[in-house]
Amino acid sequence: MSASKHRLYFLLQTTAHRLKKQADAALLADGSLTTAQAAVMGIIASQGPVSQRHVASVLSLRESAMTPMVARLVNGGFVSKARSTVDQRAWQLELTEQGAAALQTVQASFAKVNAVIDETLGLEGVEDMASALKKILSAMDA
Amino acid sequence: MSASKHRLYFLLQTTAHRLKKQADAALLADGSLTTAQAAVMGIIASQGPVSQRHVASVLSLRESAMTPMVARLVNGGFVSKARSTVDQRAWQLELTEQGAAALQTVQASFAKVNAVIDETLGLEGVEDMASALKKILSAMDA
DNA sequence: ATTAAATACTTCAGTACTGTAGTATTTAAT
DNA sequence: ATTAAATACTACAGTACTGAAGTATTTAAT
Repeated sequence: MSASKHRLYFLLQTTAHRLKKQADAALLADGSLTTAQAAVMGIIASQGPVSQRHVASVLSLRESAMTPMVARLVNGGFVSKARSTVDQRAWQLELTEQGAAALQTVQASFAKVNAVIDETLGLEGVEDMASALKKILSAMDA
Repeated sequence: MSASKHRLYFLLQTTAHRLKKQADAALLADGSLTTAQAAVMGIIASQGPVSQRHVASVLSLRESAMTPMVARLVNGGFVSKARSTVDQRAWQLELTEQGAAALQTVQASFAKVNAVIDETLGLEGVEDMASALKKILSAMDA
């Protein structure tokens, strides 16, 4: 049983890695974003002007990971970075027009990878897996 | 439906990342290995003297990732690296005594993280998740 | 008003991966 | 025996994370 547990952790890491690799290849072919960049930009797109801290928090990342990530996005012309008017320490991140367009393109590419999961597991299987993953996440928060 | 699919991919990545972070913290506290190093050493331990190519293949990694990884393990005294007698291109990787001991220590630390999964999902839930993940992996191989 | 604590971000060293382009060795083909 | 293809690994630039230590700025406490 301890062996099966070990295998599940390992299996989860391997599956996540393989899927990420596949998604990165699909995204890079169409748009010019990586999956990590798309994740950051998705948050900026849906939650209006946000701070780096907010993005880091949503993605369970450290602030130190955001500095070079945002720098790459700003450098690529996908994101604009302006000082917050209410808090001089914080940045206000927003998508540029180019960024919004790139995210749109990339979201279509994502569907290809998602289709693999969907066709393999079926609608019910997807729901079951989602609820199981959410359980693990909330268990770790406690 | 497309949104739910996107969420599952995202959920899987987040869960994998959070679990890895937790496992790394647990491992680093007791032993002196990372989860990635433990994964490599686990293969070397169970499959005798192996080449870098073999390890890369089992973990779905590139050979180019193995060079610095093995270098770190050799540098730490966990793994020995000798030219294969049958193929002068290949290395023969083996655990040192220190490496075997470190892996043993670390495997106990792994149990803590595995326990979180096990207690959260239950035995049946673990089996269901494992078979679902295996399905996704084999779908990607085809 | 001054000080202390908290917050938002930066910097840097280290780990770990990809992908492209090499070198050296082995195997197969003629 | 020579050449071509395949194999095992290395080198390097780029992406992406952690964790520790530091700089501003804001908030709270006295």
